[in-house]
Amino acid sequence: MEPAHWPSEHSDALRDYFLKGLSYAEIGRQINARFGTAYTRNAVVGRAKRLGLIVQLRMTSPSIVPVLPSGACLILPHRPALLNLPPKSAMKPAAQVKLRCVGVQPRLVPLVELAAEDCRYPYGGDKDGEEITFCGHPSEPGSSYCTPHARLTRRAGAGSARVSGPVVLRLVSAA
DNA sequence: CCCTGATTCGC
DNA sequence: GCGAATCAGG
Repeated sequence: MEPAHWPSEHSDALRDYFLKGLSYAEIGRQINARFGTAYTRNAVVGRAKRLGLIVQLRMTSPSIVPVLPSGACLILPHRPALLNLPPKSAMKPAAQVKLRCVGVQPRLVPLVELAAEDCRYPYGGDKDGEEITFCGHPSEPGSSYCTPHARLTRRAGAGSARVSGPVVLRLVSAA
């Protein structure tokens, strides 16, 4: 691999998503989908930390607290506006998982024709201003996605190690 | 069971 | 510096 370091684009995307409040796993999926990379959430969190985005509270010894000696620090001169980061785990939506191959034939239903029970897995969203269409397959009850897409959003590689299992090939004696 | 965040450790 | 492995919590 040529770049052992993250391209600025990736880091920028990472920052954007991070500041946007997406979870690490989602950030990873977003970046992977957009750039065709394969970052894991570990990679994302690791990069984010090294990048300086993650601010960890330093738990110092209970006795020696670096806090100001006297109670001088009571009045805050000014409130640093609200550059606020909403608590990371406070939000969840807005995270559309990009698409990749899933082995299904999307009906590519336009938004206007999308039924309530149709799978809302977006197609064409990562391209350009092209109309976004959707998978349109019957989605599972309680989910916005059909079975294959719902699974795709969770774990891509899970199916890899899924070879041995319930399905056992039966050898049929050929005449 | 699934998911997530966060740290550690080897490369 | 990178990311997988690992730990820990929901």
